[in-house]
Amino acid sequence: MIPRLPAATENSVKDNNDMPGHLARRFQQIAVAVFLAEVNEAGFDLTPVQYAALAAIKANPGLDQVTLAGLIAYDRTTITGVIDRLVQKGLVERRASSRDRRARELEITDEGRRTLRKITPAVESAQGIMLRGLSAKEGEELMRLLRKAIAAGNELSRAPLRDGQAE
Amino acid sequence: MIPRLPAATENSVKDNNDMPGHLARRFQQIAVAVFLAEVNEAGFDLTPVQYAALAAIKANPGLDQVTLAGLIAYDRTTITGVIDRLVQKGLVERRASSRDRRARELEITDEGRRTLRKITPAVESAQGIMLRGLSAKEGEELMRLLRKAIAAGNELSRAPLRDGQAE
DNA sequence: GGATATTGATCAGTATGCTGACTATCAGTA
DNA sequence: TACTGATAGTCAGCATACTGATCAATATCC
Repeated sequence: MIPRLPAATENSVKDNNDMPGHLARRFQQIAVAVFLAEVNEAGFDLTPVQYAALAAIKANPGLDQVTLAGLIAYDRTTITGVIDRLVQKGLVERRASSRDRRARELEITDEGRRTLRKITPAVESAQGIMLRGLSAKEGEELMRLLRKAIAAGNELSRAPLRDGQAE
Repeated sequence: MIPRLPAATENSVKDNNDMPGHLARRFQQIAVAVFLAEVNEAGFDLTPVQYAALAAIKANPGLDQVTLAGLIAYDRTTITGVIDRLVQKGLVERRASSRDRRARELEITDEGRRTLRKITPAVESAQGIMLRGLSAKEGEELMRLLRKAIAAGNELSRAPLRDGQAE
């Protein structure tokens, strides 16, 4: 039994739908759900975060965790657990670096490479489903605006994006 | 020492910047950081999630947890902890419902009302900062596109938005 | 009315994300 | 070389989010 709800306009300064923060959370929530559904259907058990990390490791062999964190804008304390799980699944190897004994070098395994290859269609499909309410033009525009807003706010989170070049 | 990174184009099917899922995650990450920074600066200790729940409870006195979850698109298992913390902080009261002994009725306290009132400027400021890279027109367009994409994907997450009316 | 299904809330377990602290190591300098 | 500061990684602790299970209570159907 759903209780009748008053108009709820009296004191709400703004509707949730006018709050970019709320919309961001909601869109992200849907994006993750769609990603997991598509990837599961394809027979894999990989989160969006793990996928992004795996792809970045493949593209940048031997990189260390801090560099990886910067490439995909993760907090360095989050990376530890993500890599743990990728290693656990046999998709990544973590070795001590010879150059710097503090650092760990990350390497994708053959199994990881195979997984990436086979999972790609599901990932691409997921990206399409997230935007299924929009025309192609609108989807492009949404991504453009997100990129622009993100670029302006990059330094505001603890885990900003770093492009990997010398700063 | 940042290792030199290869071009990273060879095998990446898409750049992260072309993945709506990645952009969603990143924008949300910034949105949360901005919210917390603004609210902290105003002297409060409230998360975006707690704020949204508190505002919804104020606007809909006596609602139960499932209805609240639907109004702000939270999973019902997440709501339990959120309400715990709001009760802990003295901002919300949780009472057994007389109509339905399974349900808990939620009520905002005077302290909660006071907090909401005083925190509002910080929340509004945060919404502006999230969009600071965009013109007013672009900000509007971003929100429009997000709303549209979200509406189309609403049922794809475990915690869809429910408008509170009979379905 | 009684069996069945559904629902509200919670819980255990897992995975991000963050803050702040800590260790080990490295880099630069006096 | 000893001191200082910065850096790579980890950890403890907290707050979302979710899956799947359970319990109690309510609804529904025969």
